[in-house]
Amino acid sequence: MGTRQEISALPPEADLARADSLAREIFSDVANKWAFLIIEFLGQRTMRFTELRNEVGGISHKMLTQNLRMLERNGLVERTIHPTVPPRVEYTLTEAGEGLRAVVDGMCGWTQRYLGHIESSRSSFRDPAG
Amino acid sequence: MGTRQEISALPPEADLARADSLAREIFSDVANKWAFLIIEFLGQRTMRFTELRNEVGGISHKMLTQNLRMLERNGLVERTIHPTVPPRVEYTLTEAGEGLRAVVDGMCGWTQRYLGHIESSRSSFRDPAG
DNA sequence: CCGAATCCTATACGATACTG
DNA sequence: CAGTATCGTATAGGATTCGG
Repeated sequence: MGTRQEISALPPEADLARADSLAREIFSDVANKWAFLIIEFLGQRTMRFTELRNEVGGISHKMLTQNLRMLERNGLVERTIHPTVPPRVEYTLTEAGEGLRAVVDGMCGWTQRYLGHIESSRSSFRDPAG
Repeated sequence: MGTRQEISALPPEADLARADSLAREIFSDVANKWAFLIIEFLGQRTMRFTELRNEVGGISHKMLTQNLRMLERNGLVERTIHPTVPPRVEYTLTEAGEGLRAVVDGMCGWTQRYLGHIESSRSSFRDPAG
């Protein structure tokens, strides 16, 4: 009992409330800036490494590699190696990755909608510490 | 021209594609583990500092303070100080914060739905580096 | 072209101690 | 109780170099 496979009547967010350790681990992995940007851009189409790097912009070679490995490990991204010279490696979202993409899209929409609010909140904010 | 206030016919995610620097900055601030967890739990109800710390779990005093300041600066969280002894400080989501909460809820749902997929992908994953 | 390894710096983060 | 400051360590992250 208490396994992931149980069918639960609780709302999705209750899982975090129950301090589910795997769910939290996934949050830690996936809820970060680079992962979100990668998911967002890969959602547009399959891309090669360098192409993706250019699209995301501002990400180092190393960070892109690390994040792609992490996303691959979690089954959100699939890596296809074409054994040509020079090698051609393509990255695609899996079904799970597409599901996350919907979430990221939601965040993009949210950002758009509240951009003005956030901007004005920032300019009027005074840190209590001074 | 080119300001935030323009009405755009493009889909929300196109903003990131245009490398909008403010939108990216917001992504960097908000798309992180602690911010998401805080938003998620604060969405359930208004809470005091220590109460929230217990709910989130595993977050240090310092990190909670830092993230709450950041969320306040961006107008996602409102801080109310009751001038009593000892001080009572309550945190609540703003309307923008509630909007983001919907996104985080979406991610909780996604996590639930793909937990099994992720778990099995993890166990079969072999790092190409060995 | 893609990726691993190395080196180095900046920041994240935790622990602790102090203030109103 | 809530917050700040300071210190120490760990990890994130960039630049570069080498290899398949």
